[in-house]
Amino acid sequence: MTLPDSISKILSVALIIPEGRVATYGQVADLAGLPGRARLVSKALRSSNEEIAIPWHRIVRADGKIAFPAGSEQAQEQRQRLISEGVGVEGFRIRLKIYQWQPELHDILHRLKY
DNA sequence: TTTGTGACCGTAA
DNA sequence: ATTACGGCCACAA
Repeated sequence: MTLPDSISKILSVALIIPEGRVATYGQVADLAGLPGRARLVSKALRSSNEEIAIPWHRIVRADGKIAFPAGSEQAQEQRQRLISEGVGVEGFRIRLKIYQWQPELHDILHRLKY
């Protein structure tokens, strides 16, 4: 189980988060088969950011807040991207009860191949 | 080899 | 609602 392998699993999950929904770092890690590895998700997003378009803005912290420091350039952009695709953002917090992605079993089985 | 640093998380005050 | 703490782990210095 090499690291790049874990990274690719994480990215493949991130890739299928639907527009207008969000997922938490921990949730993505779980779906990638890496429970407890939330920090690896941020690592994956950071190290991959070139190439394919990964919807990094749809990943937020477990408490619904945008992970970047409030007021930072990145936080602003993430906030704007979420708003422009219909996600309600209050300050820098998203209501997970409303916008969190609830993947169906077939979503995972059909779109993920690992 | 040890230490510090993250786009984190669950629990408990 | 916010803070603190321990747990987590790859990576760079």
